Amino acid sequence: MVHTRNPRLKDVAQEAGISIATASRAMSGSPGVSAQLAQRVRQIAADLGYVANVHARSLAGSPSSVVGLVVHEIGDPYFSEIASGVLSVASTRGLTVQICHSGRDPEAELAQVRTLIANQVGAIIVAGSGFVDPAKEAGVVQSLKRYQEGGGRVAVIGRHSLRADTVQPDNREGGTTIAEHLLGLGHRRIGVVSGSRQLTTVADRLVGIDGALATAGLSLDATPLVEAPFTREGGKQAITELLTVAPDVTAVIGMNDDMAIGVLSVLRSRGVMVPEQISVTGFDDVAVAGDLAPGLTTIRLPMSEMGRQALKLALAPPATRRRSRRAAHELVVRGSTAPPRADSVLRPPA
Amino acid sequence: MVHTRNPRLKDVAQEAGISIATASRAMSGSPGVSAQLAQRVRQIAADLGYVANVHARSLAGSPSSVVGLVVHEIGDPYFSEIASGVLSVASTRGLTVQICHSGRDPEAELAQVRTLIANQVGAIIVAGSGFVDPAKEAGVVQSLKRYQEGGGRVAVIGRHSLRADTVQPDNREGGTTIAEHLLGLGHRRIGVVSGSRQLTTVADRLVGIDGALATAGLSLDATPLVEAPFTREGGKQAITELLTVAPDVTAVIGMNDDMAIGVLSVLRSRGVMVPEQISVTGFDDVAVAGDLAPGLTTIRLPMSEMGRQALKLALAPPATRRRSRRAAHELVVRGSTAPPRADSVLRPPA
DNA sequence: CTGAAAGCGCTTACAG
DNA sequence: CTGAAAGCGCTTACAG
Repeated sequence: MVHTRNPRLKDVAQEAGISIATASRAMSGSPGVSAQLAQRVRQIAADLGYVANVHARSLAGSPSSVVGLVVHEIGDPYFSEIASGVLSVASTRGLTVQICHSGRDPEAELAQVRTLIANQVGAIIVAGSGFVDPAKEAGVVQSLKRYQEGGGRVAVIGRHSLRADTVQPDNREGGTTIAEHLLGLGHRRIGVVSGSRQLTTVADRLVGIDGALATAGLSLDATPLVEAPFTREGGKQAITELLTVAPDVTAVIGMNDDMAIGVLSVLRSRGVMVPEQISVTGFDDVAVAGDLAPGLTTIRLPMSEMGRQALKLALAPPATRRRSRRAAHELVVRGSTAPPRADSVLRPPA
Repeated sequence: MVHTRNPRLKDVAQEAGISIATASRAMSGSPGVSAQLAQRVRQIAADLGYVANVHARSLAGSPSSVVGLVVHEIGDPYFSEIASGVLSVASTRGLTVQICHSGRDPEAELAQVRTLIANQVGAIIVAGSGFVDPAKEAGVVQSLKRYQEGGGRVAVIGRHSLRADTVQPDNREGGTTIAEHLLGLGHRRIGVVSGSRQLTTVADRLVGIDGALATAGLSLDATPLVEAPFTREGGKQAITELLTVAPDVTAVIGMNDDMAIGVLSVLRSRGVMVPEQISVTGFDDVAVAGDLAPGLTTIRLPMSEMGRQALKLALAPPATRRRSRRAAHELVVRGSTAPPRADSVLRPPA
């Protein structure tokens, strides 16, 4: 069998009758090579199908062309949309993306970040909620700090305690908006189907909700809230429990669309009419939210754009101070919310 | 600022009072080092936070620890679920995954595969439909062939013309099953909302549908079919056109869930009752299919498992002949299908 | 069982 | 503008 090895820089140089040093400069566009020669070398390389070995390259000190992306779970639409944004700008810049799962587990997250660093990626993007308890993030904070001191670039999406350029989704403001929407509709007895309050995303959204509630003379403390995994399945569990604990709610806030979809599913199977008997809201506006029946009223976050922004920040020359891009939210009203029924409103709490 | 460089193998060796050759052997578990020494060296490495530089490693000839995954679009649930499966087995094996988009474009796909090869990944997984026209795949076929001759491992999901280990979803059989389901319900006037027939996935599913139709004395040729992009948006376009062309259909087969979701969305906004007036089916069973209202009757394909299988094939020692794993389908009946209304059945074709 | 040395394929001061 | 040479951090025959 003819073994066709990939061509090396040496082959290109030989073909062009020059040294590999010159060939290298010609390929990378470094100064010190006549434009004409450079052009000819590139042509030869192309003809030979030459592609530089990234490992040799980065060993020799070239900036890495791969960026690492840490997500909780790529199967979750929130993250796959972020990933899609990251991939799209990566490909326009000739970059390659390494994706890994943290599974919302601080230890796993740390392990993944370390692997990325060991792989000498040029930039790291960490997406997804952080943890309220700073101790859980100490490891990553530390690793990322070292990495940055060594010239690595970092951008995070929706994290507070990681010192890096940040894309900050409007979690708090969105929480306020969604609660105000329900309050404006006349709801007073609102239930919350929540992910773990240990997650900063959840905590932030709750703060926003609390603010709106307070303005209306209510409070989050007095609001029935059930915690469960921050997933569709968690939404099902939580609503099931909420219905027992607080059967009189006229509206349910899901802390993300996934949970809200779980809520809708349980409500439907129990024959509870949405929004006639209970209004339901989500958060994120994943692609499918508008195609549910009823459509899900939710807070839109520009996930794909957030991914794009994050990579752009990571790729921009490092600034002396941390940059922050706010990802604005938008209330999307669909069929899942309506004013409470008159009898609901008047019915005294159980 | 104290510059804390990552430790090198040299540092570990020094700390242990041995040569780097021995340290290297100890770390990799190569024979020729006493178990005791190896143990001690690993401990020291761990204490120092040493992680081998993958670039140096692979330059020196070590097998690569990164695998490349090519998908059409990571934001599409079909692919994000496959990716999730790939990532999960990768992480248990200490592997890292590079994901890239082909965008259902042969040229882009080729460029991505080339980049992966240039990055010296140890294995490449290509997911997503191929093209009926072999000319469009010639480039990838060629690149992958060379790559494999050089020791690279390849596994594909749902591709025919790529010579490699394959995970083959039941596209044809699933097509037959879904058509039989509708036929069994009594439907005779069935419409198809289809992605491009240039895509092998679409072509395969249609062959299966055709078979079932033929058995029932019908034929695909006589069946109203509209082609559009293989996406939710495409589904909306196609059903809109289908309704004009063939307003008398009692059932619509969406060639994947995404298209079917688009179909349901348009039907709902037009006030067409599903399944009372028109039954609708999908294909894939993405996570959300069960949570729609009505739930989508569809063919379940084990996407995440397919991703897992593909990576396992790629990681297994190469066989002399291509291996193939069939990914079995399963009919999932939900609320979106029902027998046609009596008047529909009796109504003569327009 | 262990070490000295070559080599993987690049890039980049350092000299012309 | 161009080349010879060192060096990036490993692994692996090759000798002990």
